[in-house]
Amino acid sequence: MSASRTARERARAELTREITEIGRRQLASEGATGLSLRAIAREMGMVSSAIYRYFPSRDDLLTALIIDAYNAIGEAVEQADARCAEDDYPGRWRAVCRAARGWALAHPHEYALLYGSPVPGYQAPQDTVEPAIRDTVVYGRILADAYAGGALSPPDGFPAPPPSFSHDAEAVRSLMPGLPDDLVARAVASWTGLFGILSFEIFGQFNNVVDDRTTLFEHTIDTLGRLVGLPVSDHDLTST
Amino acid sequence: MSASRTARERARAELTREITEIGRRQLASEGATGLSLRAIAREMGMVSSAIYRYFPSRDDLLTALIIDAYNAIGEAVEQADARCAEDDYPGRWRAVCRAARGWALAHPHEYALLYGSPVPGYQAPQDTVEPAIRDTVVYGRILADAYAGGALSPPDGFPAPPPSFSHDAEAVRSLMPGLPDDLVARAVASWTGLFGILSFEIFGQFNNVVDDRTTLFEHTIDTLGRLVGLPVSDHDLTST
DNA sequence: TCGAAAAGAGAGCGCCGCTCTTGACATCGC
DNA sequence: GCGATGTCAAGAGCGGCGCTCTCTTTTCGA
Repeated sequence: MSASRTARERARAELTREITEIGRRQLASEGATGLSLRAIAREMGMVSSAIYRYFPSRDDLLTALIIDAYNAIGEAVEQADARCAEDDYPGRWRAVCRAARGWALAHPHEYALLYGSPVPGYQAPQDTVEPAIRDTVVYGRILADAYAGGALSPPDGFPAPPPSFSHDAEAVRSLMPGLPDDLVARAVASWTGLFGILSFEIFGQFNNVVDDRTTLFEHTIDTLGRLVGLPVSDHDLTST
Repeated sequence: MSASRTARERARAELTREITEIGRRQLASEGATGLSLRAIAREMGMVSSAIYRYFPSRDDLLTALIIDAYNAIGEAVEQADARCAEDDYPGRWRAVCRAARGWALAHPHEYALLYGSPVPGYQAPQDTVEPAIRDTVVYGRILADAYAGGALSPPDGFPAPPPSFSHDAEAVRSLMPGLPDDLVARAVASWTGLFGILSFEIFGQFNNVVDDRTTLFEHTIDTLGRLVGLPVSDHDLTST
């Protein structure tokens, strides 16, 4: 009978959910190296070997948590973008950056798992690629919308990318249709710059150097947004 | 006698050196989590407890290796800078960026230790701060020299930092004396942007997306250098 | 030369990931 | 209704880890 079969399957799904839940808590409090299948089993009142019925190895559990984390930051970014007026391109960019930072500050260990050192010996399976680019997809859509709306006016005086960049530009352009190579290159610089300053903050590189990290972050993302041609926002002072 | 005393002390220094040497090899091949005192002892033909005569804990060995790594990338950057004509500011910037990337590509696990996820439970002692900023010091000197030489002409159209940034700007300015707040902010954006793109490359974020990472890197550092006002170099095409 | 300090050796504690086997129990075909 | 089949928790155990404690040996300075 499907009823009784689903009874078992539901029990299995519930236990799987509980394992990932406890794993996520361990991850948040101890970091990736503190993730222990034995500790999870202990907390669940199971014997350690029973866990392996649900996750064949520690890496498999880690993969599940990584996918969850990618989806979490992706969703945070998507929702922040969705709350903005569609034609407020600089506002959308700022909202995305702030959402990413907010999530990272709230979940530093998960951020480290996604954008920090790769777990040694761990090879990300194919299932992770789609969740992994959810945030980047949002970013690309903002730029594509802004470009289509004629709202991108990149500052003069920057070098153009060499012709050899055109191949990779074509690949990246699938995320931001329509943008010329020059803007694709600037978009990559902005995006990686965002994660650069974010990683510096999360990973402690600003310790004893920068105190008011919010001010620095806000100004930096405005600068990076301006680099790709987003207009200066109302709240900014104009430059020299 | 100092001769006989140094006999034992030399043995101690030699063993300490050998431990860090093997540790560095483990680090390079396995990453930080693969660093095992027992394995080091095994390779040295010692019993594992004897290692603790030289490093009281695994974290202390890790600290030594981190300091070594900071010094290694710092030295690579310093030497690259020293090979340039002093007044070739964009050349020095590019040399520094390339040296950092070259070192990171050659020592990805060590790079991860410095600029990736912090080792959980590990607190960097005070001894690490001076080696940790060797590369940043070089960067600051280039900008200070360029500014003093009147060679910085930052592009127009970027927002100015808010007044609340001035306090942190003062602290950062100790690395690049003379620069106004606006340029200090751009300098931070450039520097964090450099490590942003570097981390994306080293940590695999470009996998299956960007093939020709050298081209992208070269163009990005030119863009970031331009952002702080370094002149466009000869090899670059001029922009629109 | 002798006593103190330093260093190595060994056993052991409590963790860890992971494997293999065993017995209890539900499910399904006959 | 009842065996055959599949699923699962439990237990024991393997090798590895960081680290500690004790005991012996070596070294070195007064």
